[in-house]
Amino acid sequence: MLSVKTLGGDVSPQGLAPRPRRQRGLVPEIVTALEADIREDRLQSGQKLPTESELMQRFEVSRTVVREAISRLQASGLVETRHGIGTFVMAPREVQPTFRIAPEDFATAADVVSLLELRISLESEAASLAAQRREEGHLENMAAALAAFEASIHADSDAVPSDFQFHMEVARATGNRHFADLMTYLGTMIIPRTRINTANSAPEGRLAYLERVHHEHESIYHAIRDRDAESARAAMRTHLTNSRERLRRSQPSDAAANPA
Amino acid sequence: MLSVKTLGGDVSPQGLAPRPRRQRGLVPEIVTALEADIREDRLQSGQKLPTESELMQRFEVSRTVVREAISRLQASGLVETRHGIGTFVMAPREVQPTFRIAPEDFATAADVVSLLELRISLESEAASLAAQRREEGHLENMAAALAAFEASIHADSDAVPSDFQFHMEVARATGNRHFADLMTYLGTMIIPRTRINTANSAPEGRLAYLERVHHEHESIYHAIRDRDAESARAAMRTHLTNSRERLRRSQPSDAAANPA
DNA sequence: CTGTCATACGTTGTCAGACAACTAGGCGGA
DNA sequence: TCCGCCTAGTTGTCTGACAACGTATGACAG
Repeated sequence: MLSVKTLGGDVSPQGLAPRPRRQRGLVPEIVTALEADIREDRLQSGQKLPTESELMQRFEVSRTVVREAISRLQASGLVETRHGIGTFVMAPREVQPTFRIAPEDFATAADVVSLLELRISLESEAASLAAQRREEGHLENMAAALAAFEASIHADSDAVPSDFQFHMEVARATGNRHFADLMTYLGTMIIPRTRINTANSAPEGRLAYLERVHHEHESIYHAIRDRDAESARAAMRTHLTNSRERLRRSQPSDAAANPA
Repeated sequence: MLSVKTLGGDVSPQGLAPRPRRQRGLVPEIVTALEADIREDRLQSGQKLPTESELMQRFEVSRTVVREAISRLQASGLVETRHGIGTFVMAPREVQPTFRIAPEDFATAADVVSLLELRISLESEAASLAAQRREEGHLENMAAALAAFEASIHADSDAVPSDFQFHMEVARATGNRHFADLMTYLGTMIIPRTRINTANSAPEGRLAYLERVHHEHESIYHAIRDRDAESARAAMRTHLTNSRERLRRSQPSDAAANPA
């Protein structure tokens, strides 16, 4: 009765010398142990892991702890429990690879240039496809985004959202989900940060800069409206290349110094 | 003693009329409820959620269930428990958005065409950049991939890996991590599936088809080697467009019917 | 001997109560 | 005023019990 109970305590009554480490509690230990068993294939996929009673004996803990540990493995998706049967190792849920851009990739101006190159690649093609496939609805949305952008220029409010919205609409007009998906992703990553750069790094002054951007947007819009694929591609490339060059000029050759 | 105990049972003794649904057990219900509380800001970030005793009363369950529910919220990273203090809502860990392509997106030939359009967009630009920036090491790797591809043509073995390796090396030669990252991702998604299509859908026969692909690869390689950006871009576009057209011909106009 | 059905058993799900371990805050003494 | 102790509140773990669920074993009928 009093044997194992003080496992987490300081002294065990008759020199039982329980497990040395009692750092984070008992549950995490068992979770770690079982995770290792699974990862290192001592418990293979589909296999039934020991019953709760067996685990109690093996780890010398109460059923409470065992159950809590298993509960966490369930939450992690590593195992699945079936009432009255047992707990089973799940198929190592297909490592769903994803494409991610780490926040660190915005540290230097050179990083942002890299991303702009990616956007040039994507969006110039997207503009071309959009010119071939756009429907009326797309055009209307683009026009709305352009209007909102122009409004926020003179209202001195934030122009980034409508800017992004325009690019987003071009991606949607391709009719190809993947372009829109990638843009959505890039947008969520980029938008929160651009807000700083654009305002500062424009040597020509905010107003002139935004008006030029607006003009470039209109060129893209007109080409798409006229179903002129090559012009649309060229206009989008020009638009983004301008941004890239502005960035390059603003911080010529640091990059390696990691100024941020 | 017998009041709530048969909550999961069939009949409650004296018409207690317990919660009607007993679908998934009690724990998931509480987890769901608390998740909703957090997501809808009834429990704000950093705030302490009710003690286990209070939750027992609120949900009319035992402490076991409450603890198990909280345990899962911990595993999900939604809350953090501090011994002796309480459980607190964690800062909504910055939703790390990712770009993903669902496996369902390979169902129809039209889906694969969509992906090829994305590749055209990416890789034609990548080829152009690679031509401008490639170093000797890149060229060597590309040459190696080409040799491996040619070898597997005549050995009648699987040519897909060296095919992908060539494209991958072009992406690396851009010097822009993001191109390589995206290609890596696309590769892991596409490769396992293409193995089927390529062999079948080639009307000209396997050998002729692979040799043509090899020839196209060589064109790309030569342009990159000669630092001819525009030729590289065009060669890559031709290469991928050919694949796309082959696919389109193989299944002309279904797509909308969603045949899968 | 074989097929079908009911019961027993093992396993997980939930309940209840108790004590240990930890932290914060109050209270008293220096 | 400041330091230290002590207490109350909360989470962590233990114990024992019963309910719910599925499987497997055994009995019984053919």
